[in-house]
Amino acid sequence: MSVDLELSPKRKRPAGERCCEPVVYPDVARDHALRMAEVAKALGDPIRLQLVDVLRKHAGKVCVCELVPLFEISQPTLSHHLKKLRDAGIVDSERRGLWAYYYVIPDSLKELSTWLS
Amino acid sequence: MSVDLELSPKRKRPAGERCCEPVVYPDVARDHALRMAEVAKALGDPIRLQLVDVLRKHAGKVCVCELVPLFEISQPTLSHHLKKLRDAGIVDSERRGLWAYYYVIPDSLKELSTWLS
DNA sequence: GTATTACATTGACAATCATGATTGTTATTG
DNA sequence: CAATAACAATCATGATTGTCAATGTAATAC
Repeated sequence: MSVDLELSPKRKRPAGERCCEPVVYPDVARDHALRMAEVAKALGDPIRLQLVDVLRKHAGKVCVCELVPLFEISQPTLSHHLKKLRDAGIVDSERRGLWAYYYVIPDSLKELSTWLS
Repeated sequence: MSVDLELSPKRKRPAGERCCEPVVYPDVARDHALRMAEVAKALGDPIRLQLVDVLRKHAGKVCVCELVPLFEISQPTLSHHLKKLRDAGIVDSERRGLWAYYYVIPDSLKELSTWLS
C-alpha cells in the first residue's frame, strides 16, 4: 500500500496551459458517495456511534428508556440523535404502548463497511 | 441479526422509581468511540469521501493539481477539505517543490472499518 | 375522569460547517 | 532580478450542528 508510483515529474505550466492531466478519476459513483457520506456523517458523533454500537451488540430491540441512562445527555437530546440515525436509514423504531424500541436496520452499514475494507 | 429478544415487559414506574435498568452498556470505550466518530465525521462529506477513494485507488501519492479538476469546487475549498482529512489523521501530504502530494495513511481507517464489519 | 410516565417536537442558543474571494508563501521559470 | 504558478491560510457568509428548556402527544395507572 502507498506505493510510490512514478509521480510524473511536474513542470510549471507555461502560462495559460492546464496544469496537470488528472491521472485518476473517482470511480465511486456520485450517488454512491452521497449515500455513504450520509451514513458516515450520521456516525460522526461519539454518542450516535455508541448508540449504534449498543443497538448492534444487543442484536434486538432496545427501549429508549434503557438508552437514556447510558449517556450524560438529556432525553430530548438523545431523541434528537435517534432521529438523525433514523433519517440516515441506520436505525428504525417501533412503538409499543408508552415505549419505543429501536433497532439497527440490517445491512444499512454494509455499503460503507464494504467500501472501507 | 435483529432477533426479537424477550423485550422485558415494561411497566409504568410507580412515581419516583427508576424506569428501566439498562440491559446493555456500550462496550466501545469512550475514547475508542471518539476516535472512530472523528474519522466518520471526516468521511461525512461526499467530496472528502471521494477524495479518500481516489487516493486509496491510486495507492500512491497524488498531486493536488490532479485533484482540483475532479471536483467542481474552488482550489481553496479543496485545500480546506484536505486539511480536514489531515486533521482527522486519514491522509498526509508531502511537499515537492511547488507541488503537494497527498496519500492515505495506512491503517487510518482500520479501526472504523473493523468495527463496522 | 385526573395524574403521570415515555417519548417526540419545538424554539433558542452558541459552535461548527462548507464555501468562495482574497491574500500569503514558497518555488520555479526566464 | 521580476513574474507567475501551486498551494495554504485568512476572512466573511450563510447553513447546519449539538444541546437544553419548554411544550406537546399519547398511553397507562389510579
